[in-house]
Amino acid sequence: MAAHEESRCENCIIRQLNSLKALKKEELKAISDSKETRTIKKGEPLFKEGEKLNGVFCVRNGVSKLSKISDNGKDQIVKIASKGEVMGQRSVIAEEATNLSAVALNDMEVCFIPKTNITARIEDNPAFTQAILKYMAQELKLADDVIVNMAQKTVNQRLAEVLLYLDKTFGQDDEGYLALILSRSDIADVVGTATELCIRTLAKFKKEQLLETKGKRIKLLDKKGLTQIKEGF
Amino acid sequence: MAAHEESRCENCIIRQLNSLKALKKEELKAISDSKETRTIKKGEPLFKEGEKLNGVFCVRNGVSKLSKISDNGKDQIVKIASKGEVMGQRSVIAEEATNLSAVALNDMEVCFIPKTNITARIEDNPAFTQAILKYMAQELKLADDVIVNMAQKTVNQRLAEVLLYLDKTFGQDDEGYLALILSRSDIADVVGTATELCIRTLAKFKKEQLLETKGKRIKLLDKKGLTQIKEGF
DNA sequence: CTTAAAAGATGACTTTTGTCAGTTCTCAAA
DNA sequence: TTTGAGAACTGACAAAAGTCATCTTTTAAG
Repeated sequence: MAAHEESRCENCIIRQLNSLKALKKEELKAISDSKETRTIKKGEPLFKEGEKLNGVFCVRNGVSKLSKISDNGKDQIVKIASKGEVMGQRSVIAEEATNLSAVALNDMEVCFIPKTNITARIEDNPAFTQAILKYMAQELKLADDVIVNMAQKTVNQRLAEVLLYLDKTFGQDDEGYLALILSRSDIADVVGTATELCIRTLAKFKKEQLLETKGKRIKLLDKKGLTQIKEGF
Repeated sequence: MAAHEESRCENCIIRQLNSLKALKKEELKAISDSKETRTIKKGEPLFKEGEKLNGVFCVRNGVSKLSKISDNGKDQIVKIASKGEVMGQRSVIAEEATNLSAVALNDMEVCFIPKTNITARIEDNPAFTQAILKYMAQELKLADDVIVNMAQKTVNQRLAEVLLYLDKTFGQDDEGYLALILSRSDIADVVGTATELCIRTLAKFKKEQLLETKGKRIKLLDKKGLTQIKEGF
């Protein structure tokens, strides 16, 4: 049965996309046998800030936001994870409680892989460890970019950047609207600003013919213009 | 001779402080034989954004800032590296050009270790690889905190945090002033704000008896008060 | 010791961002 | 179809941050 085939890690498409591809057949089989598939409904949490994770989550379907509450009580979305991405590996590797909360942005299907299956492979499969290491080095580099953006760019610039990112990463639906629909409040939490300012800035972009909205859906009309704004013109 | 002894990696104190401690005697010997000691004067660069690094830098003495220029042309200091820290490993591991510039904040002594000596150890010493991996997972977590701070906290809060960080990390001189002396402009670049606002905020803190200044030197008087500001009161 | 250059400091002003209070829109459950 | 809760939106105002011009102090080179 196709469904049965797909439910085994050896055949999961996710394997193509990340460090898991450095694993051998037997290793994948062990993971497959111990893993647990879960469905999470839109709005439900996968885990919360401060929890000790005893495994990682591999996204099969759907999208999740990873966020953190600042001392000021505001939520900041640090990452949006979708198909093929692994959540919680940092926490498992560093052997510390997670610093992020994960909440489903739409209905999700994830595989939960117990941490022993990860740590054991890190112990005995150098290729796997190296793949993760390389991945993390790149993530760290990206994190620097985000820090600089947050510190130095205006809300205008950051919003333009987020819109272009959503377009590039999740694409458009058949009518040309951004395929990943976020609430204004979530967009504001990615940009790092107040919901009202986010809405106002979207309205301004609309007036400037850079985009079009229909309810909460957004269609980018002038990506070149948005890119210029992002870069500070 | 003591100097000769210390110049060998096997005996270098730095080894105690980071992933290098996972290396075996022979491996350290190989590094020791290939490494090159350099002195860099205050204000001079170690490397520049976009350069391809063919090795890592290990700080023996002095302090360096790691910064990145944003699209807007402003410099953002992302990290301050001092004794025992290794610079450039991300770039070497990810096999990409570095995204940061490193400039000495005072006279420095660093060891340059050619990248083959790092990559070879990553290939054949799992304990070393795992140590770096764990270190990076922690760095990544810290990076999230910085992102949230930059996005959600005010300049007041961030400046208070930076001052406390400098105090905690570099300590004080015999008169009680922060031992690491940064220009107002560098402080502003760490905080992520304009130099003028940084100076003004320092003046405000001074008026509130939170600190004292003498030229560019700063003495923290009320760390509790600064901690409260940092947390948003 | 002098002195030019750099860094620090301050005032006046503009722009950006945040906040609060309210109105309108949307969509799904009754 | 109604309706009500939550999200989107708007206006008015306040606070935070950035900018420009100018002046003063510090520092280091000669």
